[in-house]
Amino acid sequence: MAQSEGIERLITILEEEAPHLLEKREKKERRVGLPELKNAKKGKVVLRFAPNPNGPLSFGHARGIVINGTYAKEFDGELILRFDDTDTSIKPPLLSAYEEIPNEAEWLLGFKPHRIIIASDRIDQYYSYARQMLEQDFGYVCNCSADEFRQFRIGKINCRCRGQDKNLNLQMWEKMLDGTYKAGDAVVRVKTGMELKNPALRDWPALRIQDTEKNPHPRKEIGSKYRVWPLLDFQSAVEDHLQGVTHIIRGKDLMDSTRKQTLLYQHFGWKYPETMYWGRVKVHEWGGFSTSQMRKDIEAGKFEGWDDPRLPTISALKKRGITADALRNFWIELGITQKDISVPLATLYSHNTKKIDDFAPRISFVRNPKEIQLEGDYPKSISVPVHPNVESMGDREIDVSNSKIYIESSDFGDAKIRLKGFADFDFDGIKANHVSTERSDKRPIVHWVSEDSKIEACLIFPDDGKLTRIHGVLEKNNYDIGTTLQLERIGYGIMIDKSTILFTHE
RNA sequence: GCUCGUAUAGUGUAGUGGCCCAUCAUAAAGGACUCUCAUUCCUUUGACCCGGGUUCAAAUCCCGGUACGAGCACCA
Repeated sequence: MAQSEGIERLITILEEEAPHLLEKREKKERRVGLPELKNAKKGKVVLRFAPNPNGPLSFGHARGIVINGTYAKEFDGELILRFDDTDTSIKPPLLSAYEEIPNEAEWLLGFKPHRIIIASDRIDQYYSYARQMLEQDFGYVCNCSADEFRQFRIGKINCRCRGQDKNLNLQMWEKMLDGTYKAGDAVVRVKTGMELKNPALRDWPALRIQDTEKNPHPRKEIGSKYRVWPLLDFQSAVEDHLQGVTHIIRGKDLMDSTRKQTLLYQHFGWKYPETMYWGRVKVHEWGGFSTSQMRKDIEAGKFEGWDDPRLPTISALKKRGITADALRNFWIELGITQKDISVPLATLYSHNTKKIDDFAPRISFVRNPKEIQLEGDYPKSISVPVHPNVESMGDREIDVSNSKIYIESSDFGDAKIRLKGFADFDFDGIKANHVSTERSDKRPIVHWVSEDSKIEACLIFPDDGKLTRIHGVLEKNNYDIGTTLQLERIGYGIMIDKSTILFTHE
């Protein structure tokens, strides 16, 4: 029709028949922030973040806190911080983490988690559900060895314990509890089906025995009190139900956990929470690390502590001057995709710069100082702004009456330079002759520190697993420890004591 | 081996059949501003894994391939 009667005729028809087809659709807005939470009702959302307290939080944990916490806040819901401390030998908990983790979570979020649950306080609860599982015959006590059962799992073969009478199971359960069975002798399994096509789901273990005489739980109130301990999939499933968790957001390595737990929920007649998954995140500069490994390295003295600036822990990042805001924005920007990604630190630094630049006082730090003798008729006292864009931060006064200053050795060599905020000088050896106080040409501008207002100081760069200390002279100041500064022409740093600055980033 | 998942510029990310010769950020390059190699601003470069299919129309749906990752622990 367009060819025979012309496009105008078509438009006329459309205008009469279906005007909406002609409307130019609005360009869709780009989604910002976190994706929609399925089935989330304001005020009725309960999320949780469940670390193993085998060390303080690291960079990756921040994702769990930020994402879950942000949703909780967005929906006027609750965030549960849960310590999944049910292993006493392979990943034993670290006592100090029980105190540090809530503090770090609060620092990151700006609010305290609404509930704190410690799994090791809840063992009796888990026992009662384990018993119920046996009584209702959807669980059994299995005393096959782990090796034997592996073969059964591969071969889709029911093990000899599977068909036991439930009364026998309950007797065996008592033997687990009273110590007749030792670690490795028996486990409680969930009857999910050995014929399931996903081998990970076949009659998975729910509780096992640990030798807590040999490896007591580090919390003294728990110690060797229990020998039967729930495994993660069981403990987490029961606790999520007990706490009324509505949404679980976690790593995709736990996808099969969801499936295992869903089968358990079906047995109990519970409804499984909505789940979302994220992929693995690697930081280009850090590569792989694990809490257990860091713990070993710290204990071996390779690092100064959990907040050693070379470590990817929350405390180290905080110490280095990375703000909670930056960390939060960083994780929210990455979102919740299931892709395994590798991100450069530059992305985090860029978020951090946005947060600190307006508040970071400018200050001069001269690395490898070269002493210079000033000559000529120049002002003996000068004043430069603390921040070039923020007048209210005032000025810093610098006394140069004794005519001795320092510049960086690497800046020494140009015949003509301008001392920033001061004056133009021409060099004659280490003597600098005053040329003009106003800028007289396009000569390079360098920062400097005067002899009268210098502090001997040290700048620490965390670099490639090493801490590089660079000695130099710092402009004298009254900033408090913990102040984030911008070292002119170097980058941001944080004052960790009056004569030491820890480099944050460029 | 079995099971599950993911694939958009260098790096991240938006996009749920026509608004897409694809968004935004970051990185890189160039420029403006600036008495910092900072901040701010502007410009440029740059991507839908491959092959089929469905459809008038596919980044988007389906099938196959490839690549990468995860689970199959009496760890979390």
